[in-house]
Amino acid sequence: MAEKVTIMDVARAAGVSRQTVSNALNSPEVVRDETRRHVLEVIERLGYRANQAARQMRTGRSRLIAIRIDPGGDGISGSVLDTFLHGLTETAARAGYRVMLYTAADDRTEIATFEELLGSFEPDAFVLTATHHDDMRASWLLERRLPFVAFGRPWSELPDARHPWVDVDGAAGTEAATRHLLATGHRRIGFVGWPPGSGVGDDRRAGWARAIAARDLPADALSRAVEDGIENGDRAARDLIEADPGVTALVCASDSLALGALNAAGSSGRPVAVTGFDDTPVARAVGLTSVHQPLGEAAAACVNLLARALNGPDDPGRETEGHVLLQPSLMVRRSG
Amino acid sequence: MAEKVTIMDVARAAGVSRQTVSNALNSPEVVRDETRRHVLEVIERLGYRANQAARQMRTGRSRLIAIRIDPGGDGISGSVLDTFLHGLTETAARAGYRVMLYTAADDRTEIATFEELLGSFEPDAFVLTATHHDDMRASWLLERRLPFVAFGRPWSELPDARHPWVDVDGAAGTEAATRHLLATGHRRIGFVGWPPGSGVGDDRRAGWARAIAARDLPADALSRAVEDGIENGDRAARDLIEADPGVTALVCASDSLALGALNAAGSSGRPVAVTGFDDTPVARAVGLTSVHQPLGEAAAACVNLLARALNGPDDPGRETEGHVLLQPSLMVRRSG
DNA sequence: TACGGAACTTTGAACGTTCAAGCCCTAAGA
DNA sequence: TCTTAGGGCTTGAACGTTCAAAGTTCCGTA
Repeated sequence: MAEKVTIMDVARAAGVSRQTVSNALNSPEVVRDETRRHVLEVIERLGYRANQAARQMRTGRSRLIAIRIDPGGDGISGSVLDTFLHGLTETAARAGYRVMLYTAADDRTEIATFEELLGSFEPDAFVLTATHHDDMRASWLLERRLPFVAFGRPWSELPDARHPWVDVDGAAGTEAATRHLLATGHRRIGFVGWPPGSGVGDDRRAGWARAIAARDLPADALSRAVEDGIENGDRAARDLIEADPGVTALVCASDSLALGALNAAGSSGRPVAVTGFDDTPVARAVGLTSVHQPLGEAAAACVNLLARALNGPDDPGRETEGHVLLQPSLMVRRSG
Repeated sequence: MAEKVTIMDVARAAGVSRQTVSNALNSPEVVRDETRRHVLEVIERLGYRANQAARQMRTGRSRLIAIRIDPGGDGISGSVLDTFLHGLTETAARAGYRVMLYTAADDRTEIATFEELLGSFEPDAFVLTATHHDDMRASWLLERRLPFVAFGRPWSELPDARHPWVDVDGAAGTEAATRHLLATGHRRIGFVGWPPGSGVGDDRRAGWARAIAARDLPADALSRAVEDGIENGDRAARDLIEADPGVTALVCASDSLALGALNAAGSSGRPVAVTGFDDTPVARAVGLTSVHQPLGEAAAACVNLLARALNGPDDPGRETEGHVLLQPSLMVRRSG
């Protein structure tokens, strides 16, 4: 049982008052240099740390950032969130914040969790992941003027989509992959993506289309849309390869699809290059060229935006509304 | 800004005192049925939730469980912790606890983080992962009688290894895999594992050895020990296959090794069955037979043990010392 | 009718911190 | 010398909850 060291213990040991100890830590400029040094030394010596609960009671700030954790294991790209989480935890800690997890099945239950958490642990901010069209969560938080960042753009034209966000430029990723294939000599390059309607998916398809269009190459009939998954990727790729004997490469919207596509390519009897998206361990394992997202940077950007919103409401009139769009990088491997 | 509802608001609205509201929630048996119902109804109506910081101040309990999050993305089995985390968050929530994350590079910095957290957020318990021989963390926590569970056995003979833990029976997993191969007709079955010294690795090798010995089959010279990784798995498997023309199957200590082994098998010119460990998305993707760990159950078991230690120090003399050893299951796929 | 006691409820205090206001001392200006 | 200003530090109060102790009500029994 670590004997608790309170601010009073420090005050007594240093021969000053509670408040001076508090000031030495929180408002150094208000304390005489000599006093401050002495107090800090005593703090160090006694191993004092401000009790977070007491501080929260008084200041109303919990220094907690809440984020949802998804099942993860099911999909191949489960580890994407994992890496992001690690980065978030690390950068948040540097800024004096801790990350708290919660689970939720859908937007509705997630909002219910917001209410629950705000009533009990009072997190200072939320990080939203997997943003989508008409995201109820964002509007709910905006309405209540609660601080949050979305990892993922607001995929909606609604004017209330004015909130801080961080995202990776998916279109740039698929465009880079396509360009790489073009540079390697491929001319008929197909795309295996998700059904239209999902912001992320449409974005990734757009990058491919852009690169193709820039070279005045044919795109129509070279695009397929299926739900994510290896099987689906396999089928869609098989279909594409059979339908058009000229296809020599496939850009895929995810590593799952790409894995299926790799398989289809392998049994097609002709060489077909394949690229994926997310640079998951699977991709590394099987030598799949894939688009890598700078997840650590993304997490750091989230923390920065949050810190700005939390510490500097210097100008309460103007909404803190920054956003960051990061560039992915292509990891070239055997597959393409 | 959600107008804060405090216990006093509820008390006033219900026409009772603070304490009665508190009791209605925390010690229902002490409040008259009618009063309790009425109070609970008012609580519901006003949407009251006990402020966690205030509660913590008084009770000294934070309802927080802290766990380390690892980089994850690097290894193939990164998503193992991810899935475990999700389960932990979910079960913990049901028991009224929240999961807080931290990062640490090694045992020393992790212990420093313990100190930091215990001084500020005061988590009620820790969950240790990746336990190993002479785990400083466990002994540090034990010395201070701080509640914790390890996900992973105490791999040490030290008498202070007396703490709650949850683990998956790795030996049973590799044994099941080996038996399955034996049942399929294989007789010379090799093992590709890690260098001796790691508890987990030795355990997994032991399972294979047990199954082989039970049939009086030869084992010597059929075992290889290398660091984890696809390349290493490939090399070790290649070596085994070449060294012994009779080998027709390989049991591996991880999906990474197995993936390498699969590759080696493919280019060996003869059919060699391969099994992995962890049932990662990669395994599913490439049709690798693998040992599946019940991570959700493991997480639930951790929460159970913690809840017992936290809520029922009914018998402070006897250390709460339960442990749970879960059985993995073999996911049979094309590879074996 | 009064009394004992069980059942239920209320009241004061405390957890550790920071805000707001106050006090003390020194130095500068009148 | 007296006043004022302000830097530096201290003190009282409050955040919202639960513990501990004290109070109230009600009922059965003497």
